[in-house]
Amino acid sequence: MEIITAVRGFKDILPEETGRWQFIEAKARDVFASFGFREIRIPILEKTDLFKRGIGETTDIVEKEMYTFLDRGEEYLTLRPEATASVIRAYLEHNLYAADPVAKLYTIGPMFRRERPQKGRYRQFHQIDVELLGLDNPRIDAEIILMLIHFLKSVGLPEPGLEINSLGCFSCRPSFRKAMTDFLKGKEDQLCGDCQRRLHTNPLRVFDCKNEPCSGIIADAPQLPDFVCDRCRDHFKNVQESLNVFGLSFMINPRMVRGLDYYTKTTFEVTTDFLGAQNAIVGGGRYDGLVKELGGPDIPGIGFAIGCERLLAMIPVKNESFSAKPDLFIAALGDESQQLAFRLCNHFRMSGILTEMDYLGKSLKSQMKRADKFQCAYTLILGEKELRERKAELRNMRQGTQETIGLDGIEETILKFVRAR
RNA sequence: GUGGGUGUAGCUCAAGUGGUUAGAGUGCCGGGUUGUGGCCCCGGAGGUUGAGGGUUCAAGUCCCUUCACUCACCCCA
Repeated sequence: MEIITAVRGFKDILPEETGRWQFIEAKARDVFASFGFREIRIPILEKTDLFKRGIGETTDIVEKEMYTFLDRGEEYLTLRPEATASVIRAYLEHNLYAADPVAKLYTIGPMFRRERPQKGRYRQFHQIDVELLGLDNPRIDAEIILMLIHFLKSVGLPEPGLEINSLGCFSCRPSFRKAMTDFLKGKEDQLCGDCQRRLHTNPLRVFDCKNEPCSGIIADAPQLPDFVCDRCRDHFKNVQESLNVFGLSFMINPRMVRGLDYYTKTTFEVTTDFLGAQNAIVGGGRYDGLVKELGGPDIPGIGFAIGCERLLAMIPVKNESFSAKPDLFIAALGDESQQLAFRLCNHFRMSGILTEMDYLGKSLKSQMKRADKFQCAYTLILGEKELRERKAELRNMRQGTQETIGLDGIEETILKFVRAR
């Protein structure tokens, strides 16, 4: 009989890795709470239209990467490819803006995109997602970036490389778009195949092309920052000044274009050189028109998403620092001793002492080996001989010393030893 | 969706131009100590060589198909 394997691009996170996951998740909750963010938990399945409207009909994500199915022949549902649209949907559905004009939210969970898997890219992957609704002050842009960098450093990412850009707003972006299409007019046939397609779907992306023919042509194309309106220019300048207040270093990347339609004004990425081609650990930006686009009031927003798999690939920590070692191993010989061991073992566990024992009736040597493998601090040896004398041996595994203790009040004795460590 | 690379024990890898019974390290189990871990020594279990077909006296090795993994393009976290 053949075993059934996991779906392509879907990964198991095994016990030896989950400690690291819990670590970054706990740090995120901790840091975000200090900045006044609260967790929101949202479904991973939404109506397909939510993503079509939120992310944009012509984006790659919506066009070819979504897991979409017809539910019982009634309506189209989609496994979420990102979290922002869902968070805003929940925000609108529950009128959160009525209770407080500002909402600071985060959520952690899996996303789904049907791409070809490669290093740092999976069909189910996890994001730590942060959204701030209701403020368009440029200081907020800087604040959210500050929080992000603070988080990344606190989980041990050595030098987060921050890149920022401004994509302009709905009033100034069209003028750049026009300048861009004018510039490319007559050059269409020199562009690569992908870019000829992009020309019609998303001309801004041509700008970001790394292929040889295009990058040469693009070299003296109009630059985005030269086209943004005065308000957007001021906003961007203000963001930079606010980042400087905290001494945050950043690079302005005028070519950074994001793949989701909803971004406006400030966008940012954290990238690394060590992840291969999928080098973005974090992507984010402002989306001042999105809430309205999704049927709500005209409320500005900004947010970012951290790729957990990519972040974890970058954090240089050993697994052992995340896995707890037992305080105590109970080695028992004989039925009567095993009965006592069973009682003590679970008693200690309920007192918060991480305790292990053997249930297979193995030799003492074999039980000792197991205690050693677990790197237990102490081993309690309960033999038939000891039991008759109402005694037991308590061995300090690190030092290799052991002493005889009485069975009466043994719980207290051991708690004292283990806690004194 | 398109291209390249790789599939041998749980894991990491060996097996000159095809040639006996596919090996090693590590891990696992046991013994050396009839009741004491680590270091050392000895033994054991564990493989349809990803799958299917073909060439050949003979295939882990060559050919075809297929699947999986992987890297890159595209795109993105």
